[in-house]
Amino acid sequence: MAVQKTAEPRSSRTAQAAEADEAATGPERLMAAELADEIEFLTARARSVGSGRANIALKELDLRVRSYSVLSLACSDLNPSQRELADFLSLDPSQIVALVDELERRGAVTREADPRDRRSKVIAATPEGRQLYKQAFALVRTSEEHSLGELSLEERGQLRALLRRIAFKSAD
Amino acid sequence: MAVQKTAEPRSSRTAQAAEADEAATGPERLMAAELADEIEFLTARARSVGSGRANIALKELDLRVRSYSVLSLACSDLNPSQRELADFLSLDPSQIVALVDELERRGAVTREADPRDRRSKVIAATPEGRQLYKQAFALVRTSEEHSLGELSLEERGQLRALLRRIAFKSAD
DNA sequence: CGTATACCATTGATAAAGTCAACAGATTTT
DNA sequence: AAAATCTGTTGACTTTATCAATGGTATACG
Repeated sequence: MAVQKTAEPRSSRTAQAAEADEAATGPERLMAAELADEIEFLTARARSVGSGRANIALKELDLRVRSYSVLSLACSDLNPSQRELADFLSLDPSQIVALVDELERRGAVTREADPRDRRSKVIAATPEGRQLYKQAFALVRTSEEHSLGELSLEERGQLRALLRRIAFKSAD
Repeated sequence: MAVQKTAEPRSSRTAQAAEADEAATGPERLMAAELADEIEFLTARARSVGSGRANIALKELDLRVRSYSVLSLACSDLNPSQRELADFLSLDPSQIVALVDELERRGAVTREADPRDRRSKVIAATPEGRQLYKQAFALVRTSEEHSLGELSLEERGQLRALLRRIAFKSAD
């Protein structure tokens, strides 16, 4: 269950030597290991390759998956507060501060005082932010398509439903 | 698609105020957002809560998910090299060095020279390492059970199969 | 053969992400 | 109104991630 790396592994796989020796040294010989059956390991690896690809794709907009997520929620017309963003994205509030700082500096989002609770600040997207999100979404879309390419629409629906249940378990 | 945090969010959710105002301020109000439908976001969040819990559980053995993963593969009798570990776990080779260093220092694994290729080193578990893995596996098991609790065995099978396909796409 | 090229483990530098404690201002509780 | 709690923020500090460079091996190939 490790799998944290977020960028593309620079694997090469030139070596087809030592393959006819006694065990097929395939690229993923270790899939036979017990670990490869653990759902949480597979989840970790899936997200690693996925967000790795997405980060590369987003680089041309000078965004990362994290800032994209914040921007996306800011564009959602749900008027999220920073605390809500932190909870939803499983990030520390202080990390949200940095992310919003940068998006705000770029003119993509604004911090607006919440009339109901002057402690909290709701994050809203500017027109420029929405325009940026549009482009970013397209890139992420393509990247995701690349990652999920083999899955049918139905399978994607299944996967989404299953993941939602483990990603948003109410109390525990 | 952010969701990197690996430890337990210290959420509180006392506030049931402002709920009868105009929008139900539920814990996960933002699930209505577009982002919440993205499989890669859900994957990221699922792994975040999962590995967060697992890390807490493993703390009593002074292990983390990363070192557990290495230990697990070392116990697999597949004699993985460090390079294979890096590829499989999506970690940089230099990170593997550090992980193996620590496990070796604890006497859980050993680096053995590969007779076929003296560049690479095969990681093998010691008896103590296997003993440690046994305990760790039990902890991870419980933790995972906690995370996947709502899913039936059949659903877990589906999820595993789907994840495997996106986690191990051959070439791209 | 011998030399160029690629590979593995390792080190070290640097950037990014995660964790935690503390604080000011605002709100809720009692 | 005092105590307790919450929100965003800052700052310190640890862990991960990324990347370049190196010494010892191995492979390719002329």
